Order: sequence, then C-alpha cells, then structure tokens
Amino acid sequence: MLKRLNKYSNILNMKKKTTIKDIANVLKITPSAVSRALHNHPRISDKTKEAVKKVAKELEYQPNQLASALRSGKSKLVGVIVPRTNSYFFSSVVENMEEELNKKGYNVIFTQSNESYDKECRNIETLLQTQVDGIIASLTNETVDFSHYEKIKAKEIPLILYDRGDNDIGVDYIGIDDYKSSHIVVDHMVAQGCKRIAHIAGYRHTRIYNNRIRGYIDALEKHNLPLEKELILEGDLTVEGGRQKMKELLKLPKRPDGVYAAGDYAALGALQVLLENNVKVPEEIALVGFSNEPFTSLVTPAISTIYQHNEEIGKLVAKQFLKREKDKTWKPKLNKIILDAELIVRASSKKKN
Amino acid sequence: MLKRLNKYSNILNMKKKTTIKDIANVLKITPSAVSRALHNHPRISDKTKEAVKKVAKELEYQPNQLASALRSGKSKLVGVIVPRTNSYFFSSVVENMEEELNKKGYNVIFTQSNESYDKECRNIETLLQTQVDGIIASLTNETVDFSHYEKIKAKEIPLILYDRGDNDIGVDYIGIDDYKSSHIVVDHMVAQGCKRIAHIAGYRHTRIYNNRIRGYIDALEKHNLPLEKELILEGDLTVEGGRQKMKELLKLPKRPDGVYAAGDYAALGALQVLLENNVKVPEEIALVGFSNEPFTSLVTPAISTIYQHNEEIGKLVAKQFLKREKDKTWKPKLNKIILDAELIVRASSKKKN
DNA sequence: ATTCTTTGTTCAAACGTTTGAACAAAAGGG
DNA sequence: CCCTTTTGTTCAAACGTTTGAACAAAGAAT
Repeated sequence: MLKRLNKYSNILNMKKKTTIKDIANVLKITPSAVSRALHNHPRISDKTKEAVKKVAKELEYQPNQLASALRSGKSKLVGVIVPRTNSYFFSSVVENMEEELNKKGYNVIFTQSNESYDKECRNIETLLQTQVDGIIASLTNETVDFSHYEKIKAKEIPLILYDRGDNDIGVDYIGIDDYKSSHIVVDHMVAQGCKRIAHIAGYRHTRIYNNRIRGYIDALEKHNLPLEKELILEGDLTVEGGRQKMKELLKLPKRPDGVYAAGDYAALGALQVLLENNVKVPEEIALVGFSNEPFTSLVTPAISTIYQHNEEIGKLVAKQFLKREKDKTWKPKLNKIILDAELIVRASSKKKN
Repeated sequence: MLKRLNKYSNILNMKKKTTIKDIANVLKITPSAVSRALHNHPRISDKTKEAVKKVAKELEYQPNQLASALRSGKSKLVGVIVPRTNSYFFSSVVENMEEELNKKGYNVIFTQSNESYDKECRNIETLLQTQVDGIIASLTNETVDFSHYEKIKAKEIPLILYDRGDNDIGVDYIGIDDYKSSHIVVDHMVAQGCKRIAHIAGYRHTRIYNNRIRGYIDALEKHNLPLEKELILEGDLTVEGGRQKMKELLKLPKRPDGVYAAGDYAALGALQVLLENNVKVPEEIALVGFSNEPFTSLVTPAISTIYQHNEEIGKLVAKQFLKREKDKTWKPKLNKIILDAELIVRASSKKKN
C-alpha cells in the first residue's frame, strides 16, 4: 500500500533483504564496523554507532540469526520437549518457560513426544540438528533407556529435565516431591477421618508414579493404617482408567472410605462412577486427585488435588538453563531442585469443616 | 561409560563435531561430493554414496542445519503463533500441525501471543529474525491493526492464518464457519422446544464472536423468534464471566428457556449458577457451549457444544503451508477454507429424547 | 621531536554447507 | 577411431555474520 519513498528506496526495492553489507555500503564503512556498531562495541565511535543504527532502521535491517548463529556458534534457540500439550500442567509450565527465555533473547523450539519413546528420540535428533543452545525435556512415560540423552551431554550443551526426570541422566532436574505429596494427601485424608484409603496409581515403572505409590504406602504406615494390596490399583490414569478402577473398588466386600488418584483425569473418572452409583462424596468416600487440572475446580463436587506450582517450575527451569548457559566451566551433574507441592482442599474431600 | 574404540576414534574424540569435511578427509574426496552423496545426487556413484553414508554413521555425523539454511536460504523452520496454549482447542490444533510438518522435515518454532497485540508483534519480529520459512498464526483478540503481517508478506514467505483471521490480511485462512455454527446451535435448541434463547456472547469486535452473534440473530429470525436485546450479553468468556451473565439472565422478569454461550468456559460458569439456583438443566433452561473443551463431557450434566474439528484444522493448515511453500509462483491472496462445525449434543440441551 | 597508548576502523578468515561451472574419464555412436 | 554424450567428481564462490589481528591516526608522555 503505502510505499514510502526515501533516499534508499532503490536499495530497498531491489535487494530482497537488507544485510549488514548494505548498511556498510551506504555509510562507506566496512561490514565489520557495522557489526561492531550494532553490538555497541566500545572501540566504535558514538558518531558511527548512531549513523549505523539510523541507517539500519531506515533500511529495515533485520539481523540474520542463522548467519550469526553459524559464525558465533550460538543459535539463541532452546529446544523444549513436552510429553503432551493438551494438559494444563505442561502448557502452563511451557508458557512460563518461554516467557522467561524470551526475556533473555532466546527463542523456543518446541516439540511434542506424545508419550512415545521413539518420537522422543527423533525430537532430540532434530533439535540437535537445529543447533539449539540447550535442551529442556520431560521424559515420556515409556522412557526407561536414556542413551539418547547422552548425545546431548556429549555436545556439551545444557540439558535440564523437569517433572519427569531420572537420576541416571545426571543433570539438573526441577520438579515436585512426589513422595512427599502422597504424604500430604494421606495426612489430609486421615485428618478428615478416612480409615481405608485406596490409591488409583500410575504405572510403577514411571518414577513419579512409583514415588507417589511409595509415599502412599509409607504414609499409611505412619498413621498405623493397614496396607491392603487390593487397595492399590495400577493403571493408566485416563478418565476411563479411573472409572474402571473405581468400579473395581466398589465391588470390594469392604469399600474404601477414601480414594487418592495419582492423576486428575483418573480422579474424575472415579468421581463419575461414584456419582452414578449414588455414593456420597465426600461423606461415604472422599476423593483426592493430582495435578490441579482446571476442571477439578469446575466439577461438582470440586475435586481436591495437588497443585504442582506449574508457573514456578517453568520459570525455574528457564533460569536454570540460563545459569548453565552462562557458566562454560559447568560439568553436568545430578542437581535436583525439588518443590513442595501444595494440597488444594475442595469439596470432594472435606468430610469435616 | 562404554567408549567404543574404532578406527576413527581419534577423530571422534578430538573434534567437537563431525562435519562434512571430516567425512571428506577420511574418504579422500571433496566436501561437495560428500554433500551430494548425502542428498542422493544422481551424478554420484552408488559406491561413493554408500561409503559416505557408512562413514557418516560411524563418525556420528549430524548435519548442521544452520549452515545448510544459510547457504540454501531454507531454514526448514516454521513459526507458529498461538494466542494461548492452555486451551484444548489450540493445543490439539498445534499438535496435529506439528506432526504433519515434521513428516515433511520441518520443525516448528512455537510462540505464544498470550492474547496480547504487543507480544504478537514481537513474536513476528523474532520469528522473522530466525529466518523461518513460513508463519502460521492465529490473531489475538486484541488485534485490529494488521500492518505487522505485511512484513511477513513482504518477505515473500507463506503466511497461513487459522481460527482467528481477517479478510484484510488477504492470505490463506482455515477455520470453521462461526455464523453457520450459531445456526446449528439455534436450530438444535429450537428443535428441543426452546422459545426464548439467550446468547452469552464474546466481544463483538472479535470477528469470530461477531459472526456467532450475527448467526444467532439471523437464526432466531429464521425461526420467527423475537429478538430481545437483553438476551444478548457481551463479555469475556471466562468461567467468571459466564457466571455473571447467567446471574443477570436469571434476574430477568421473563427467564430464557435456553442459553447459548459462545465459549465453553462461560457455559460452565453458567451451568454452575444454574445448579446453584436449583434450575433444572435442561428441563427449565437448556445450555449449549462452544469449542468442545474436554471438561464439557466431564461435568454433570454434560454440556452440549460445538466441535471445531481441531485435528483437521491443524492438519489442513500444515498442508496448506506445504502447498504454498512448494509453489514459488504463488502470490498471496485471500483464500478461505471453511469447515462446517459439528454440534455435539449432550445432556445439557436434551429436552426431548 | 620521539616513542607509547589509545581510539576507530579495516582486513581477512572463519562458521559448515550448497551449487553452478568446470573438468577428466568412461561410455556410446557413427 | 574420432566425436559426442554421460558419468563422477572437483573447484571455488557464496550465504551473512563475527572476530582476532593489523593498521593508521590522533593524543599523551617523555
């Protein structure tokens, strides 16, 4: 539309993109001077700096990150691997991560592993090919072999894990204390008067779910509650999974009076089954979930759940990356930052006021 | 741990990264031959190709995308702008987009505008700096000025809009027919016996919400239902927003017998208020939402809603990009692909069986 | 006035790949 | 057997930036 004609318009229209060279030509100086001027190199006079910046703006100069990255070896790109995005937890973590990294001039390349080990491997492959300056990842539930992460370490770029990590990878990790979270949940349920607490658990081979199971078991013991095998039901933590497990629990000769689900979706499935069977929640059976997915506060009765400080995790991960990126001498080693989770008590587990 | 010693181990350990040059040195050929061999250039003999690929694997060669991108002018990166990720609609769109693009060797750089016009501008800036091969975007609710999109068009890289677009930008657009969707909703509600249908609407200045309002109005007319000003309530479509608007509706001397909310969160808020006031849903007031957020099927009663073919939109957007990317001669022009939305009827609007 | 520093800039190489053109050798055609 | 075509490879430049080293000019110190 408005084709502003200025004294450089010929250059503007001819060349596709303005480069540092074009600026140099206009000012009759060398590209190196221009580069230095744009980076505020101390040895460049204020006069040239100003002139360069003015022309740069007029020519609508946009630095070519690719060229810069190639030469300097820094792409200013951070690769992020997310198991899945259609989970509130992950999307809010990523959101905050991105924000923090953007502030420092990094862009985020974002890939989904979709809980598939193969995809995770390919993700790493492509991220490395794209010459990212670092990788931030959360393992899929399937992942038990970590050799592909060695590649990242071999490249000597920062690797930060969050939420789902593993000690064996031996790098920075940020997440919550799942073991302790289970304690918090059980403590609360006991305080509400529960005597038989069931656990709809995730698969034990996933570290975080295993920790939740261990925490649950130890917490029961702490309260001198008997541990009953049939009250621990491992499975995938989908709504359907939760429904199945809840049905099994209702069939027991002696029903539990509290259910702790290791995931909100499973908790929701359980709640549906409870309501369908006219079981009063929380009076007859109290219910607690895990993750604070938005719907937990929206259903009736609202589901008590564990809040994992999504935002903080995202920010901390970003900060940890920036720290590692700065310190060239850092050699990766296991370094866990564990946040205490927070129980959000809602109607589904409030037997007493 | 296991440091496999092979005949190239010296090279492996010395150099940080294997380049095309290293392969060339090993085989006593030139880098260009290696490059061509890796790309299956017809002029390279099968013998050399094999040899090159073998050595490449042994040296754990990883192409440097940056260098390749710089030389060839193709970064194999697609920039995606999402208004927000913590919405099921967007995350499933993005998920499918990514999958489709990955198949064709493209990586996705992903940025969130967080519904902020400023952020959107900065997003575009950084994506262009990163030399993406194209941009896929959905406008924020704030966006009414489109000059920043001209920059993308000026670079002559494909620009595809989805869900929230604008005719004035004059490019490819993929989304659903909001106007028609409202018709579908109203038709359904009328069929269920509703005579006074209220509309909890989004702000009219957003194209899609305006279209939903227009569709609602015209559909009422079609069914010879009187249009009543107080039954259209514009607002932000949050849970809280929905609650407010529903409360207002309940205060009316003559209550509606159906509520069509232009967003699921608002519908949920409305539902909460209805239940709190012991209004029977759908018997006294039927309820329909928009977007098919997961929770709509999870609450009781389940909320009827409009399903926007999230997966298909994601895939179509990706395909459209790939098409434009292939055809160098294409000049951007307005080209809309409109999908029919689908009403998912659930308990909240089923007055009749 | 001579030497030493500081200041402002240029030179040239480098990052790792791609690619048009050139070239030699082998194969095909008459 | 000479000429043309095909095949397989090399040469060298290019993509746009950054950066150590070099250098000239000006200012400071002696």
